[in-house]
Amino acid sequence: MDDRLTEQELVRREKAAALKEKGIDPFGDRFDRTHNTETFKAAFSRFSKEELHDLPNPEIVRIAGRIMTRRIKGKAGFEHIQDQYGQLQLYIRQDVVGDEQYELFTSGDIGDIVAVHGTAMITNTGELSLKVTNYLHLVKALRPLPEKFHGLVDVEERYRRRYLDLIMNDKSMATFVLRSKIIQKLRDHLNAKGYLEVETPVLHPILGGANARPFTTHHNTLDMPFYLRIAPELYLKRLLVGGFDCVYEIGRLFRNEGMDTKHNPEFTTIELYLAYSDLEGMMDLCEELIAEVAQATIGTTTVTFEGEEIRLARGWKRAHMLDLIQEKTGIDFRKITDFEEAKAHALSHKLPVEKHMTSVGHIVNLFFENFCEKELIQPTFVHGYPIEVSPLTKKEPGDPRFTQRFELFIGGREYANAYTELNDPLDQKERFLNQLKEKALGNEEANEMDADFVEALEYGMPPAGGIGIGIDRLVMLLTGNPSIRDVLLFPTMRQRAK
RNA sequence: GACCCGCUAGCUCAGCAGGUAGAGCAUUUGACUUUUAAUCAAAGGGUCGGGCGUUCGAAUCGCCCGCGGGUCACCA
Repeated sequence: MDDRLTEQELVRREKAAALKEKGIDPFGDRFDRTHNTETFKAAFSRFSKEELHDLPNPEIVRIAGRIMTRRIKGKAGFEHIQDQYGQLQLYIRQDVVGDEQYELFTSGDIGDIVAVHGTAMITNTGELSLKVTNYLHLVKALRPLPEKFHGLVDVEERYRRRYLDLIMNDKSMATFVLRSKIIQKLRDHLNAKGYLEVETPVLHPILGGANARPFTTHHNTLDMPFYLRIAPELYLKRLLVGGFDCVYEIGRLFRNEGMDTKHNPEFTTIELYLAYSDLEGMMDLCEELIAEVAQATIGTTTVTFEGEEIRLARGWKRAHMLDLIQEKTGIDFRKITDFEEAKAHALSHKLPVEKHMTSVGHIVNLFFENFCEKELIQPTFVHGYPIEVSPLTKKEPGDPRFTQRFELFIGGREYANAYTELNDPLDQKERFLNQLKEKALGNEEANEMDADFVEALEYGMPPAGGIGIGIDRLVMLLTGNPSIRDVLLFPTMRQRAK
């Protein structure tokens, strides 16, 4: 802690001490409000200035909030207080509240939290305000707020001290309120369809469910290592074996990868499974879910993101990966079965072929990621993923080189990943063995063998569709924020030097 | 991890052919009973991100370090 106080901090500490001497707790207690700034405006904005002035029995309302601006003009003054919903102007007159309370008003500071009683009024400039009859101090702010006009601009400070960002930038507050509502609507929608929300372990003894580098930790009593989960998939599927019909989990995943405007080491997804469904079922559910959440939260299914108008209304494009690659490069991978031929195409397109890429499917995936993803602006389900990169997905019935998997792309970014779930334990075991081979060849993101999961499948998992949707990215899209850090309340930051 | 940019008062920013550090808001004091980026008058407030170097002299030039942002790479 910095123990050198600025002049302003000293003054505020002295003011706190002075309050205490008067018998007022500088960090006060409960105050029962009748209104917040929003309900106050809803209740009184229908009246004219004259009507409010002439009300025979004006309602005494009780409101609390943080002082954001002050204009003291001798024996009367104004200030705006703010709560989560907005601001409200207070009009305080010495001849109404009395000398003691007027002194509380004039000696208060921007940033303090106050509580008032009063009646609605409209000022000469037409602003619905509160004429204060009782002015109470609630909480002293020992530090000054950022400047009122520009607010808090410094990006680092906005992330490290998000509370100041929320106080000063109403756009930031709006983003996080919307984030909560988006998640709430996801829940509402699924709950209404009969899905059950479940919680599965965050500490995983075995790496699986996705391809990613993990965080590792250690449990002292068990004296064993754990991974922070990179995906909840294998646990949720065990629940399908157990008889759950449709489940979902909203929660944090952890991946020890790079950070940028689209990636944070911890991020939030919703993952859900529906027994007796398949990939088609997941496509229908996905577009229904996102279109309806958009409509319910931002009131439209058309959004502008990074200069592109994106239409989320249902009826999204569905495309086979091989067709997209052929469109962009002219190469028809349906006809290529020889790895060396595929590799030669990759090299002539300057694609980096890594050691663990040992079959055509790896090259197909490489082509798709490098030439197709960025072009998919309108919502597009891309299906036909190679089996090599889809170790948990059921094969295409007609062509075992590919799987019943899709990813959803919007604005050139992945938003969701879905499968017809692999429920054949013998096939699953083989896939795990292939993953182990890749791991041996240097693919750090390969799955580990999860024998316990295979055993669960041996008891029989119903045919099922499953999907995971990146919630942070969905929030970015619906709130128009191009950086993931602007939709995370407390984005991961390096510890600041003392 | 690489490259580019930034870091000056509580906040927002000037100052950078090197010559004792500035403004606005905020703070303090005074005036003001419908103001709203209130106004008017006066005052206080800084190890210029940290360190080393060049120099008679560094916020300014050089090197190293820290933190952040952007782009790229890996990934969702």
